[in-house]
Amino acid sequence: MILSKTTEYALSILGFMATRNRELYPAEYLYAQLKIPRQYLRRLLTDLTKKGFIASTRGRNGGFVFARDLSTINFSQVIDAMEGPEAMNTCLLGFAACIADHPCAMHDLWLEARAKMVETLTKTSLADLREKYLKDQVTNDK
Amino acid sequence: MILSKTTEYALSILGFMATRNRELYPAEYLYAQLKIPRQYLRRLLTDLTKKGFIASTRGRNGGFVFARDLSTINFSQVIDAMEGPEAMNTCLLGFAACIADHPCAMHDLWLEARAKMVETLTKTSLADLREKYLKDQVTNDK
DNA sequence: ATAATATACTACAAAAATGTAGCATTTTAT
DNA sequence: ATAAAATGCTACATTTTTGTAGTATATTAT
Repeated sequence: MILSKTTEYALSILGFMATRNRELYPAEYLYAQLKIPRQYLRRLLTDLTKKGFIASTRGRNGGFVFARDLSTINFSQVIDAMEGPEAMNTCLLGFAACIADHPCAMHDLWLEARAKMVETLTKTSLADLREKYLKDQVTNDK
Repeated sequence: MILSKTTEYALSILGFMATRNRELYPAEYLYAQLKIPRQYLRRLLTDLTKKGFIASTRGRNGGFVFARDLSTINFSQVIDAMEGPEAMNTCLLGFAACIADHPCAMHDLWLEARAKMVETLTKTSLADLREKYLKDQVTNDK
């Protein structure tokens, strides 16, 4: 499972915005591009605004823009914001077998495996994503 | 999020059974030990039986035993069986930004990060878990 | 001013995951 | 034979996640 649909949506939205060249992204435009259910998308955009990743302007010519530099937003931050910071921190074997006894045997291995994934997600910013995307595009168009 | 509660339960059950010295594990005993909701636990045990990890015997003196050698059951197999084989294989940025265009820029990084985790989960069997558990126990008791 | 085009909010609906209850069936000790 | 102790099964209940509808509010072009 790894990520909830909601978190995937959030990453999809931010990832899309980060790799295009618009200033402003109205919800309706994102809907047309991403096909995330319309009202759900709007709610997520409001959430992402409240969480400080993007900023909104209302009224005609309104829409969403990034609230801070792409280089300051990494994937772990987005995941933590959407799923809660504890989501990536539970023991693989759960409570019982782990806590009841002594730290579960799998704990170390699991921590290590997960740590590597989290590290990659932490060190990669939306700016990195954009850079990679643009480079790939040049290569493909050639 | 990473794993559903159901999958955590399954790993908890099998991990617990793998690290103790009983032959036979009746549901009621596992309930007492693991505190997984009683009826849900029973259902999971039936599922795990149908999926071939454990075998059941009914009637008095019945219960559950491993259906195959501990060394032939790894964590990936259990996760795949519980969540479906595709669960660990979706693109981080989801469909739209990824497929609509060209393979999404994040894809490679994501694949790599996840692959490491899956590798660890694949190469670790319940026999490894048991071994580690027993070793830790000796150390702790000293 | 007003209409058009945005986001914000609230309440509800549907689907999926998790949890519960109760009875049926099987086996074995007595 | 019968009671006890176990799994198997089905149907329902609750909770969480995901999705929908409609109205309120803000901004700007005309």
